[in-house]
Amino acid sequence: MANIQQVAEKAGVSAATVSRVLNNVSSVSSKTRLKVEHAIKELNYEPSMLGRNLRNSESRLLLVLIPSISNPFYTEIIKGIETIAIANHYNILLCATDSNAERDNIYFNMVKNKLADGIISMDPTINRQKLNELAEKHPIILCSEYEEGGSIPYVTIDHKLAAYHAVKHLIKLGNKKIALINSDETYLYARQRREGYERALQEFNLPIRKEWIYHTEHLEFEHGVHAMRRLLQVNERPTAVFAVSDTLAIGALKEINVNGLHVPNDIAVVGFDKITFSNMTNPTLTTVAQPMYKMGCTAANMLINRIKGNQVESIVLDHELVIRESTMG
Amino acid sequence: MANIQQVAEKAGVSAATVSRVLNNVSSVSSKTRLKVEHAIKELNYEPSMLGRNLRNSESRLLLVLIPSISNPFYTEIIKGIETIAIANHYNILLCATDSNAERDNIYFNMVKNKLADGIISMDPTINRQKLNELAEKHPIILCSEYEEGGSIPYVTIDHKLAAYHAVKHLIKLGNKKIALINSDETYLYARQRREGYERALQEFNLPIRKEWIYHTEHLEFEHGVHAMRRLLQVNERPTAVFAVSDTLAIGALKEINVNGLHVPNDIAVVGFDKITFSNMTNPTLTTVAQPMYKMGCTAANMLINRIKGNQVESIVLDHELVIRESTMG
DNA sequence: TTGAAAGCGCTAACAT
DNA sequence: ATGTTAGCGCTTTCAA
Repeated sequence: MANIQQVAEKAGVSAATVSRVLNNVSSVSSKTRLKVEHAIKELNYEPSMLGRNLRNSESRLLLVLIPSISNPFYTEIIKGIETIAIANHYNILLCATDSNAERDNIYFNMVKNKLADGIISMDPTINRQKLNELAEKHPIILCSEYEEGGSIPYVTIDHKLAAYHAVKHLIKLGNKKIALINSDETYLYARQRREGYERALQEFNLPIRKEWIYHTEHLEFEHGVHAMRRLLQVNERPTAVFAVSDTLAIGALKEINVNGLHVPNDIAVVGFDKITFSNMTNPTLTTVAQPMYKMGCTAANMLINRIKGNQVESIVLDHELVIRESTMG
Repeated sequence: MANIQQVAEKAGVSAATVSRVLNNVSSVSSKTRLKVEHAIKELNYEPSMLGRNLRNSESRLLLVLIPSISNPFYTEIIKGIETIAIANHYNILLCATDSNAERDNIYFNMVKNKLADGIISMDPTINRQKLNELAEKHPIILCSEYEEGGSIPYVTIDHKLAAYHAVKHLIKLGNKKIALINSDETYLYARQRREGYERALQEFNLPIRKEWIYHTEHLEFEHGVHAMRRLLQVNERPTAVFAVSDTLAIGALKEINVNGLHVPNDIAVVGFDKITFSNMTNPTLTTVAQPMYKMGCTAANMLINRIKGNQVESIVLDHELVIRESTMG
């Protein structure tokens, strides 16, 4: 693979001139430009990013941290990030941390090492303290997950309000016994969604009963099945369930079905996230949609701004309740 | 961020010695090593990959090309790739081409540019000619998708045999009218799976009827729904369906359900891929499992070998038929 | 065992 | 408008 020097020699100019042609910068006579372009073609030359990046001390690589690539929730967000990144001549490095602190370290080091210019983190299990330390010296944006009162800029939705809307929808349909399948409340979003659930119940003077609130350790399907199994054993069976993730909701759907009950006639179900599979279920799932693509775009724009040295403000985006068969069969 | 020179000064040694300590190479007296290590800690020094990579003319980045991140089929493969990559001090750059030729170009250029050391491609829609050209000068491995008689090493399963096993399973259950929901036969795997389907039918003297073979343009759920709708309108309704992807099969499941028919009593269904959601459906889906994690590991090992300059051979891995409720309710 | 020096490929400041 | 020069941070000869 030819280098800039060889192109320069072939074109009979200096390396600096070749560089100027490559970067369309300042003054190059059209005659010289032609010579250089010809030499580039001739030698099949491609500039080395390695040299360029070292010189400019940037990598034009953005790190995107997700807990696991198997979670479909992140798909659209990533598309958004990617679109904005590529438009700004950045590439993204998708990193599944699998909630593994060692992995985190590898990726943090990439930033310190100049192998990446910044981070968008969507991992709620990430080491907060290390992230905060890193954020003092390097551009970092939180997406979807964030820290209350933290100093790292974030983009998110109003989880409390979104949960409130979901539960209010169930109430409006006449449900009075509404269960909550929540995840681990060490996560901020889980706490906020419970608050929204409770706010809706209180507003309509409905009881908040402990037996109707179930916490799962993880968001996988099986945990939804298990949660629903328990809820069906409660003395006064709930007539509706709000699950804080679609995968949990789909698990609940399955378990209700297995028990010979009908959704939504016996039990209505609402999920959260509007993952692709949420309209492949039978019945299709009512769910809360986060503007994922937009969230990704926003996060990427914020990060790129940060890299440029600008100050950026956190942003809260709107959500949307998508009503489908699992509540309005 | 400190550089190697500053560490050297602080430790009272040369940059060369610091480099030796960093790379655990050749001879450094333990006394000097201690001094250097102390200085590194003191300055919070992290070596710049940019400098190192330029010098070594490698990036230790592996490109992984997939058609779209939203396809759950790739999840486990990627995990396998990632595991092997990290163990060998490589990072992976996950690239969704969205079957967009411009994207392909960006990624091809990264390799030419030395921003990546090699490519694992899982994109069946990729530009074959350009890929072949690139493969002459750079390490490339095909994973799952490959080219018959091509020169690029690949890892895959025997699609024909796998389809044969799936259909034979349906036949053994007593089905005589077996439909095929296939994807676009421009893809090699689609042609091979049809061949397997036909081989099984022939072996048991069952008719291969055109009306029972439906081709979809894409693999999404909706296309499965549509395909099944058509198959249900055929005069002699099939009693079993083999779909070449789980998403298509799940679509078929849904449509059968909507028409008040029962799976598997009225129609048995087999999918392909064993995606996570294939056991969240109702009934759970019988499907062909590819050893995805292993496939990813294998591909990564092959690529790394290639980068080292070794010759590598293509590999065909075993598949497995996972029997669930959609055929054995 | 260690240091000096060269150079990976590129760009930017300065000079002409 | 173009060339010269220096240097980004690192590793690797070669010499001591």
